Amino acid sequence: MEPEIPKIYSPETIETQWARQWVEQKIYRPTDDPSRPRFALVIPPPNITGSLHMGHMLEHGEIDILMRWHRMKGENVLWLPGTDHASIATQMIVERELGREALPDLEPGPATQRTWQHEGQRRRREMGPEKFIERCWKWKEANGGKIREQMKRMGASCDWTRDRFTMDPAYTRAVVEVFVRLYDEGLIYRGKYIVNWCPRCGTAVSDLEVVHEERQGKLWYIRYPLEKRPGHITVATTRPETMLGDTAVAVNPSDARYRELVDYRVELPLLKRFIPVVADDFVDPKFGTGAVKVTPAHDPNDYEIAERHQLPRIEVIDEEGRMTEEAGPYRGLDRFEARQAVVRDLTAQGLLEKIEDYPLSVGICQRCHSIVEPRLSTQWFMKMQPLAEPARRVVEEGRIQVVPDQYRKIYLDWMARIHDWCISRQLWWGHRIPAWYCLSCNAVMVAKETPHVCPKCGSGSLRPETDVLDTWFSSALWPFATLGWPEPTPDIGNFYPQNLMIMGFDILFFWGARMIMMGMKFMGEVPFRELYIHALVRDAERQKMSKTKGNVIDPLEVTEKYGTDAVRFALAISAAPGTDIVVSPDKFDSYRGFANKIWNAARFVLMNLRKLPENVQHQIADALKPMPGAGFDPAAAPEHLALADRWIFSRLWTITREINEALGQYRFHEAADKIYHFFWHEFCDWYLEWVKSEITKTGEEPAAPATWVNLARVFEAALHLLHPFMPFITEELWHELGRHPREESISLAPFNLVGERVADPIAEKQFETVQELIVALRNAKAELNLQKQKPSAQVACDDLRVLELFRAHQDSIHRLTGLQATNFARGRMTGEAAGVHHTATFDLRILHEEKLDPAAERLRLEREKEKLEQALSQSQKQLDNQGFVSRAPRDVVRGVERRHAELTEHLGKVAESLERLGNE
RNA sequence: AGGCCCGUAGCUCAGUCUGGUUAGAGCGCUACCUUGACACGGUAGAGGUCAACGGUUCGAGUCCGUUCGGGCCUACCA
Repeated sequence: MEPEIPKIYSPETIETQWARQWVEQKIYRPTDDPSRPRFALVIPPPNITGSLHMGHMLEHGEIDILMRWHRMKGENVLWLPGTDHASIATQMIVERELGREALPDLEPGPATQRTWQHEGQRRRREMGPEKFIERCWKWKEANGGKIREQMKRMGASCDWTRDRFTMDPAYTRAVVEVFVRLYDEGLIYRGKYIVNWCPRCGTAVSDLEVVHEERQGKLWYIRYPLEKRPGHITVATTRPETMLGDTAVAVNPSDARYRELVDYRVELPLLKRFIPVVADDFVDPKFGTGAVKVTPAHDPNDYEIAERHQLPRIEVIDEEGRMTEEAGPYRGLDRFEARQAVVRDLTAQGLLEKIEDYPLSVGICQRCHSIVEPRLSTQWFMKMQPLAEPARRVVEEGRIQVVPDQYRKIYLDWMARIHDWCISRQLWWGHRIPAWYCLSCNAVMVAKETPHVCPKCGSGSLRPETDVLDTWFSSALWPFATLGWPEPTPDIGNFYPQNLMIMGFDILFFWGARMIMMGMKFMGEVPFRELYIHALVRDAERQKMSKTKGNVIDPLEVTEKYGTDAVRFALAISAAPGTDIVVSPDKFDSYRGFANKIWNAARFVLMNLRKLPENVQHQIADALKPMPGAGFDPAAAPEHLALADRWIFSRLWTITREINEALGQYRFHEAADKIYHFFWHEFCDWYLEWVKSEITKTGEEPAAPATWVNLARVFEAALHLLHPFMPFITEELWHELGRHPREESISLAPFNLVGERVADPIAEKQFETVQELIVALRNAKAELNLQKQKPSAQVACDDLRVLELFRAHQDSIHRLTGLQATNFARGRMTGEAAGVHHTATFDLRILHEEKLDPAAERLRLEREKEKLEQALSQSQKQLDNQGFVSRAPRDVVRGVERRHAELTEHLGKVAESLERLGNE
């Protein structure tokens, strides 16, 4: 901070400086101290294709809050960072870039994106795998570190010396190891099955990569003529073009309408093939016509029917979504053109019975939004049941805690219904599947090292597999592969399992579930003990943020504008578990205001501190310096504590406890709210205002050092509590306030600075009573419109101890209310009733020139009386209720009784005043 | 088709798990205060049948059920 402290906090310079220093000094490496409990978390690795978005900002913000909190609690903390190669996403981006280089003059836009993609795909095939993969690496070097740099700027307290990438050589060894072991155990197999095929991407994708979308479709009713006899069976279909691959018509065996046709044949229109009618339980007699066309090569259900009835499988759609030779006259047509042609021809032949509107859910490729084609294809699969069972059990038994709890059930449901996972992709960028094929005997070899001869026939001509693995295969190993597995590294012993994993719900099955499976399989232990599912970030219209919708708030832009601390705080205070987060510039702005508030509180303290004689400043610094790790205990030196000190320490103690509790349960919003409220509305509004006159005293009679020490202690403690949420401003002010050397960091200091014996309910109660008086006086003054003046007042109170309390603090009361003098009297307020205000404990009146309108006064008191009567009748009702008195907990009953007594007292006074007013 | 979540102030949301005195916050609004930390501020206010109905309970925003409205996820019925 410069000698001239600016009035308005500007984060830019401060944030960039500290961000750089934290990384350079490597202060976020875990220690070697074995006595400390450790807290480890590996980052959900962002894709190298990405740049930071609000979701990352929230995720990293939440993680960082927890990491800093645990570190400050003295734990040995590891936050391991890294990135994911994102096989399919990266390949698409690099293709698009190739396309853009080839066609640089197009206007950017969605259509152009598609053109570039298409052109890029073509150019990729021209280049061949080797050159293309080289290109991907280049792209990774240039862009893959973007998020890392952004994270550093955001102050993420990662151990950057342990940064990992899913295609690091060591990581790749882990991937191969896992693949080979699973294959050897029969948990990975290769086979020809129906898979989700994206004709645009040219690869198989897993069930999870297919998103379902409701679309308005049609149900076409098609007549299949019976063989050698008149009549027909009508089938209903949403995809008429697939009829070209039909190999049967299926009906339910119990369906009387069709019973006699089972095992007969029908003629497949257009192709004039004859296909059998089979009976299968799968068919629902109530749907459509009760007869289903069976297309084994292009529908997973039909595939199963075909298995049961040994039907042939005819592929009529190829890998690019075009009709094959088998489609006869339709060969070469795109699948949707073929649909139109088929419908047209059926209509012409009078075989189309009717068309109905029918809403259907279509499978869309998660990456490119093309309609996915179920297609028969030879792929690699992972058997899920044996792997899923232990992974399901550890969650069910609570060895992994899922937070919030609602996600536990969703996880368990999903795990119970899990299907085998198609892990091979017809892509080039990724981990190549470690398999080879013998060209002479077709044997399949899976091995860690490249084989040179076929073990079966001894042939030396082997062809390596070209498919790569689904990205999520390698991510599933993240919790242990990042620690050096399969080598027996010390990190594995130290940091597996991790304490916590944080992720969004959207990747719970893609990633979370699979990490648990692989962890159990290869480490024999859960990968993490808790799994916290964070919220989704939405915009002001509750829309999910996405680039295609164009509603993204760029974190870099807003952090530049409002400061990282403000954005982090805004996200944290909005992050109630299990609910989505709506962000808007307004929110960031208001927490920028909070940063500014903190800044100005510090400015106030520092400006006055520096006016003190050097020796006093040193005295204060010395009192603060040996800040004991165990916490400061004001009860040890009560003689130095005024009422306000005791109150603020007690409050500090309370919120420290509450924040610890909230963070322990991932209730970020609660923790943030507590510190916000404490700092602004208790520390600034009351405590600073209270001690203001003391510490602004200059010249011969400066404030007692004790006042300063207490103030500095509370401020420092508040900075510590704030630090996990707002790392930058707290680091800066901590150095200024405590004169800490530059190389030290608040992030390595204790979180909790108050000791155990600080809760002081008596002080809290007394201070609250004084606050009550101050608010009442301000209120009365405001009602009379006397804000600009400094009138005097009268206060009357029955309770001698309260009265003494008021008298003892009358200077502060005057300053905080803007009153000149107050007459404090024992008893009740007598005499003229106009302008008298009552509470249960005291009466007050502002002295002023103007004559009050008795009618208005009566109205005021009558309204008050009415409110009191209402409240009183309610408490009366409760106390009259035998059930309540006998069954409610004693302190609740006592509370109502106390309130009832207060109301009675208050009401009595108001009624009395009203009466006197009537007599005037 | 099944499951989950949400409905609280003009707006955005806490509070519901664990029922208990007077339901909170931010933004916005009104009045006053340009007071030597901060006008990105302060003080004092206005604003709520807690979606509706029923139940459990001495007591329900909170627990249970039903309905209405909104959102999301999972699913192989052509």
